[in-house]
Amino acid sequence: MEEPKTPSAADVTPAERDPQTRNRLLQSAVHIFDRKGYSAASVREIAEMAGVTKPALYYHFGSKEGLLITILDEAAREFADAIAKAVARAGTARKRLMALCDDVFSLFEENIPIVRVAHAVFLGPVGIAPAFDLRAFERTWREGLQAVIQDGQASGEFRQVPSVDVAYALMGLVDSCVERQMHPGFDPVGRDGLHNIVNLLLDGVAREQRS
Amino acid sequence: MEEPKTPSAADVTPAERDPQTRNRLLQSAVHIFDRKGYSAASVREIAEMAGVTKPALYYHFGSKEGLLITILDEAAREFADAIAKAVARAGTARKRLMALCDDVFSLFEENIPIVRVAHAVFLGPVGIAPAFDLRAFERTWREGLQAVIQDGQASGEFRQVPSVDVAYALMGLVDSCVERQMHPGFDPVGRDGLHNIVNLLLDGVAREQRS
DNA sequence: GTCTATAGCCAGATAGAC
DNA sequence: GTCTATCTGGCTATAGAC
Repeated sequence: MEEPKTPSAADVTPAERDPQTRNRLLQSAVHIFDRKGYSAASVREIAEMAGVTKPALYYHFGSKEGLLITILDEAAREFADAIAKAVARAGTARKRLMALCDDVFSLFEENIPIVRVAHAVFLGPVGIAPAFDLRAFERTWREGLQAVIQDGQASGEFRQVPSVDVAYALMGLVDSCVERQMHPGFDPVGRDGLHNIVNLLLDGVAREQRS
Repeated sequence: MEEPKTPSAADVTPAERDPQTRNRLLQSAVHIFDRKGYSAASVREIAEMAGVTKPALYYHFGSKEGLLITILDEAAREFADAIAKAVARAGTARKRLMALCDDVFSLFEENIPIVRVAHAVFLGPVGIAPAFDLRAFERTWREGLQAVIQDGQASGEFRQVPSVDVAYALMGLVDSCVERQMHPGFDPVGRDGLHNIVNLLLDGVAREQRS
């Protein structure tokens, strides 16, 4: 529903001249939610960091919770897309599995603040989480892993163990590496550490496989 | 510094008659910190649930943060003790490793609310965590695992891989099972699931060990 | 769409009686 | 040790001008 006349710098509205107000608010909010936690973060501080005032925030997002949900929702969608793409790869099942773990690790590593916010919300009070679906992302990831695992079993590369167990194990391993990367108190294991640990799961620790 | 006279019901002070005020406050606080998160929890609500008033809380703990630190501190000590005990076991390295993971899983499972509070604080804002040391617990656990792993390597039961990698992997696996148990949104894997997954790490997924 | 100004509420913490 | 009563301040959210 745009006006048909040729646009010129003189007659665009302020909103069109600065469509970044919304984005700046989102960025500031992620940063402050991350550092102080959702409840302890104040909308005053978020608006201040974005260089606007509180009513601008309420105009765009309706409430503090609306702001959080917008952040989580957009992130969940982007992550699910990224994982769906990461599943399609060529090579041996082992290589594909490693690449998938690697991609997810990178995805998290490049988005640490928002991952921390999502994590905190998911572990936190129950009132907010239902409004958005982190499990969709979890399902995408698990199904991607299982697909590759089952390919490896069909080709005889992997043993015939329940693929869901392997998927859970890998998710746990990647998650724990990400958590070490995210939190300053831990010694990070990094991508190499993840590599070693995933290989460990594939090759096993015991000298001889049991039964 | 106790008085030498024989104690009788008549001359104990109110504090000695009801030493439970402090404990009730601790219990209520864990419950409310868990459900609402530390910041969103109010001292009014905690005191109310404990059946006392706010000044009683401030008398015992000095501040809301003091209350949280007391909770985390006592929990960290108890957990470290429990893990230290769980390390000493008999049997094959495999059995001992499994038993250790099992014990830690049970320890967490039986203390879900406080584990969630500790987890949230540790992943949450940076301002509070330094006052107490969750890493001491982490170190105890890792060293316990490594001790058993190295025993298994010395006896030839395990392959010669870096024990710290195996320890990190096991910690990640147990943690992820605990998280699934803790949070309502996940399908819990339970103790059997943990068993399967740990065995998977020991035996490996690949049909043939690489290189 | 963005502002100034303010309403209305509830938080953490304390004074002082008992 | 525990209470009643209260202080002080920041919080979310909105009204209304521009």
